[in-house]
Amino acid sequence: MTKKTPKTTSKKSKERSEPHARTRAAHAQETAEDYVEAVFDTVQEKGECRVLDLARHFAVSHVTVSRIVGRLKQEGLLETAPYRPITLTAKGNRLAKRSKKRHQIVLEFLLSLGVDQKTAEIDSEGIEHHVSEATLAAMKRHLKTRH
Amino acid sequence: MTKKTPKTTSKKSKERSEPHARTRAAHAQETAEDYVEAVFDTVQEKGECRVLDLARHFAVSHVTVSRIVGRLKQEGLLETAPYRPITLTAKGNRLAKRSKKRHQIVLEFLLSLGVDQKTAEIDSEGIEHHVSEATLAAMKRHLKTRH
DNA sequence: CACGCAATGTAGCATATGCTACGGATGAAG
DNA sequence: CTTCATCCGTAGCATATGCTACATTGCGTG
Repeated sequence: MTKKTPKTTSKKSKERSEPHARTRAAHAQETAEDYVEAVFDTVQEKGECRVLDLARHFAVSHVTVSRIVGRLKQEGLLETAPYRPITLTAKGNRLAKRSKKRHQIVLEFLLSLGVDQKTAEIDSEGIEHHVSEATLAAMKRHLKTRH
Repeated sequence: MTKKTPKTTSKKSKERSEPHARTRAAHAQETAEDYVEAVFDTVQEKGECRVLDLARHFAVSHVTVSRIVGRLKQEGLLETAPYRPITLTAKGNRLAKRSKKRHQIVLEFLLSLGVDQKTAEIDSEGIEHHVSEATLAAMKRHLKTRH
């Protein structure tokens, strides 16, 4: 899942372009985090999580969800069987908790900046996947000193 | 370029899932912003911007750059001819300046939080595309009051 | 217990982004 | 003006994410 084999240009140019490279490489991981978070929340709220629950949550078709769920199952994050609910593996659960925590910190941080609730919720969704540990720590510090 | 024709599920479910829907819908725009910014900077630094400059900058192959440049040209953001340098249209220039300004604010904001330079540069790349006007304004406020 | 609707899966297509391999264009150097 | 390294375009493939249309499963109901 990591890479293939070759690589001609990029290794040498890492210095200059590491930020962008990282940004792009993270997309699959972002999807994984969004999905395990959603499964976690849905199970908490409704007792079980179905393909259609996720389809509604992400506003995509059930087909898209199905395929992604299949991939995440192969990655060991989810468990499911045909026509059965979706559950998190231990690994998926760990990722979900980590993601939710990070999400929560970003959300609270935006709120502490004075951003309105709705905007903060929207922006935190987009931002959470791009916040490094160092920046997250800085946000935590800010939350502590301002409270 | 906006959409095709159909749309069954998403319109109705916007209420619940607007944050996610927005996040996903923005990817093409993010690429556009990254590219016009890079063209702008490269022209400033080197006098002209070539496909290979962008390929090195983003650490992707020249093929990927070529295709994206073609798309952005069709969108009226860039101008170029085969084997010729890439330039920004007026529209592209406006977008570049807006993006750079936003980028700059996010970067300065992260630095003001105490995030180190290198991390701030990396994170601001990822974050800038997910920051709403409201949040950007909050960051500006923060920068003013803390300085 | 058969039936039908809702949920899910499958087939097949589109777009966006990656790549390698190969071939054509440009321009500098001889 | 030829030559050649470098740049760039095209062909063709892969993956990730979207979709519609159609097939199938499961389960509640009559």
